[in-house]
Amino acid sequence: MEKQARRALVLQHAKRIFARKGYHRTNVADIISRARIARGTFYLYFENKRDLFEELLEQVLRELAYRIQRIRLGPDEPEPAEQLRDNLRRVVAFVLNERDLTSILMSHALGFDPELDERILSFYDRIAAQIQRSLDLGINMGLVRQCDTHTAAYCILGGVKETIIQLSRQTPPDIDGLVEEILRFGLSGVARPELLETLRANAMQS
Amino acid sequence: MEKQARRALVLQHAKRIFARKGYHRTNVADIISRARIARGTFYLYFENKRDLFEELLEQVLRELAYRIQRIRLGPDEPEPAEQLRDNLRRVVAFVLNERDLTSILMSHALGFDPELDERILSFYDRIAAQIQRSLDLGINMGLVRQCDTHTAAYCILGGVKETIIQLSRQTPPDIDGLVEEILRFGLSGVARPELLETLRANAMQS
Amino acid sequence: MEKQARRALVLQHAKRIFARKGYHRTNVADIISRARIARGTFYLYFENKRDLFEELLEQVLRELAYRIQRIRLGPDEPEPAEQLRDNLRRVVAFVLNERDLTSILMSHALGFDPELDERILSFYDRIAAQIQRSLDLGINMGLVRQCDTHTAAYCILGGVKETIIQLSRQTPPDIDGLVEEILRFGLSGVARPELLETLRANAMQS
Amino acid sequence: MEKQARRALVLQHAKRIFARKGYHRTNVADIISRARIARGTFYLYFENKRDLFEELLEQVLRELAYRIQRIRLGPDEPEPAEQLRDNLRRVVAFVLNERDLTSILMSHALGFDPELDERILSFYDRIAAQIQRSLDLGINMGLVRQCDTHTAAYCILGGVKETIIQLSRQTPPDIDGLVEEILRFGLSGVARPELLETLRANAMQS
DNA sequence: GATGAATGAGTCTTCATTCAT
DNA sequence: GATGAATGAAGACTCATTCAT
Repeated sequence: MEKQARRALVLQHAKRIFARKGYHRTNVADIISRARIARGTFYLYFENKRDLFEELLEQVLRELAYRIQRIRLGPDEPEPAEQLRDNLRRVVAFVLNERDLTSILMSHALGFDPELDERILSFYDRIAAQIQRSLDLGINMGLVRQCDTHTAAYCILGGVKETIIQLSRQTPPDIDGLVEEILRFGLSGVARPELLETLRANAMQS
Repeated sequence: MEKQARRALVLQHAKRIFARKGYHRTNVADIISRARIARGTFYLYFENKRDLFEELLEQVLRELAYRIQRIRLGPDEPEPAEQLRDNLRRVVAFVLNERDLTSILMSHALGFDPELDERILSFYDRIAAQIQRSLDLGINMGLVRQCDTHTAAYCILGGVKETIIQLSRQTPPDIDGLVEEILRFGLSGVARPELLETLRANAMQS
Repeated sequence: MEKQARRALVLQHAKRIFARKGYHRTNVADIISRARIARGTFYLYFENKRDLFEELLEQVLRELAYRIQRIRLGPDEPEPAEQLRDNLRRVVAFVLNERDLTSILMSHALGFDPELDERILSFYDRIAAQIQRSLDLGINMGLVRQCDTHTAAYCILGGVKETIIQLSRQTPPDIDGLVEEILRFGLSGVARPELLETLRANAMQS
Repeated sequence: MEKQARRALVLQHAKRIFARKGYHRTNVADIISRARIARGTFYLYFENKRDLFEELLEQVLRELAYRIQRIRLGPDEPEPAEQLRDNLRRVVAFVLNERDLTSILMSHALGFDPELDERILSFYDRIAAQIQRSLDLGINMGLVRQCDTHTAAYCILGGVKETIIQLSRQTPPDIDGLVEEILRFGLSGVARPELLETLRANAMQS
């Protein structure tokens, strides 16, 4: 497994450099000098520079997908809201632990080429679909209000993505508090509950 | 003004190509062949390739900023919620009209280099700050519930950004309906109002 | 036509270097330093190194084919043997004038890759077919003895090719004499005519 | 002798691959994967890639030289023409048995580098010299007509080489017949014997 | 102003060979 | 003897930018 270890080492270094400089401004020379391997050795472990980049991208997508679990119903399962909270906590923890991977996904992967774009967009689509299913379920259970769950799902996804971007810029002091705030925002929005009726009525008129 | 017209033409073509292929996969050759100008002429109008790209980026940021206006209070001003709705409508309309510019911002600008990244992030920061100010104002006016307006602002920003990404992929049939859904999501979240109390109580315990 | 002239210049230099060192031992660096052009300029005129090589190869094949004309019959045409002699003279003159091109064909082109091999072999096949047609014609006219014209054609081709190889190594003093000797060899072989009957009889028995 | 056997195995595989792809398009990786030996093992048996190639080349030259024997005179020896026939038969048989070796010599060896070129050309020179000696002898014995035996020797050599090239492309149905045709061509050329006088007379005039 | 030929630094990738195990 | 991971020199090609016309 010595081989795998060395390969992993190269991935570590490349991850860091890609995160800081992006794909195009990163040379193979940068990577091999950091990893202290010879040029040929690089191509022993990876087909080419792009291959290495893709592997890192796959890694983030896989790790994120793994941390976002669908809402499970059942007598022994935690409350849905609790499961949501756990998902969010796991994602936030991952982002804080793997800032470089996160940065690769959020800053450097989109717009790379049509193939990778497709992979990333369909990843987000899967997440959104999962959120939407949960919302639909919530409506059936009487937990979620009637709404366009498709739109709501992408709004939630967007909120989480934006939060991740901010997290990768700086660590907030109170992470649990942040998670609570996001959940509360998603659940009840920003309006004072008492006024919601009024607002809705106004919207009807316009 | 012949010169300005020709310059604008090049910008038009470049916009389209950058949107489709991104900065690095777009050659100066691509641009000049589309714009039907000579190689040297390109450098008569633009400092260099990056300069042209920056100009397009500035253009989107400027246009977007122009469409997002701060909430004004006063006897002759529309309701705050109405002003929000107008902002969102203007942004959505712009995105649909300028898909290429939007794509440049959303897919190809971030991760370009530290300087541009900074410009984009601070643009979003300004938007978020504006949202946050509006929320603070709302709290003072008794329209918005007590919450961490900083976090809420970024959630709202994220939701809008995600919506924009989805809009640039395909045009939805009912744009006004979409705007309403987003507003409603931001104002009242997804939970059934009747249950909010319960949820809040649970959250306190954990 | 300045452009064509410069291109031709590069071809000249490349021709010389390829002839001396072959394709693989010749770098683009060799060519551009001889031609005193920049690296990029090279790729302005040629797709790539191979492209340039192919062009030179096409050039030899074309020039040779042009110098080998089919035997024409008619009252105003020279004797067939005279036409043969003219073909051979033209080929020999070309080889002596274009030693480098000849060397490229004879020493460096075969075995390059399946595609070029095919082009060269089919060139020789066409020449052989032309010789064979002439021989068949000669039989009909009573000038050529009954024989397997296919085999004879390739023997003649081989003799000429070998002669070309030797010519490209060193110039013989008496070129016309050489041409005569080759013709005589092709026409009457090496055996003393008086003995041919005997030899043929012997062959029958074995 | 285990070592010699393994070495021979590598040579076998390399022969095949060199014949198909030539020296430059053949990697050491190709050879060792076919021969199922490790990379380092290759260099245990051969100095380097070129060394292996040279060895195969030497092999084909040696085998061919061995099959081309000089014309022996004497009461117990076969007729000279018979000895010629035997030489040709042996060469043809070898070529058909060792297509790969033949292909290496005919397609991939010339133009390799000055040293190998010299070795190959001097091999052919030796063959040509041997033919020329036989022709000179034949003139003395009254079997061969007066001619420039140097030129004739290279014509004969060329005819045989071309035949070999064609043989390596496809096996003809009647090999003995082919050998006879080549011999007859070399001995009596293509012209009808009755006309030779006339032709010669015409040539004198021009 | 407009042109486009020329430039050359920059980069990826290949592959024969070595050497520690 | 055998292995195969590691090496790094070598080489092809790209492309943003310049500048003489």
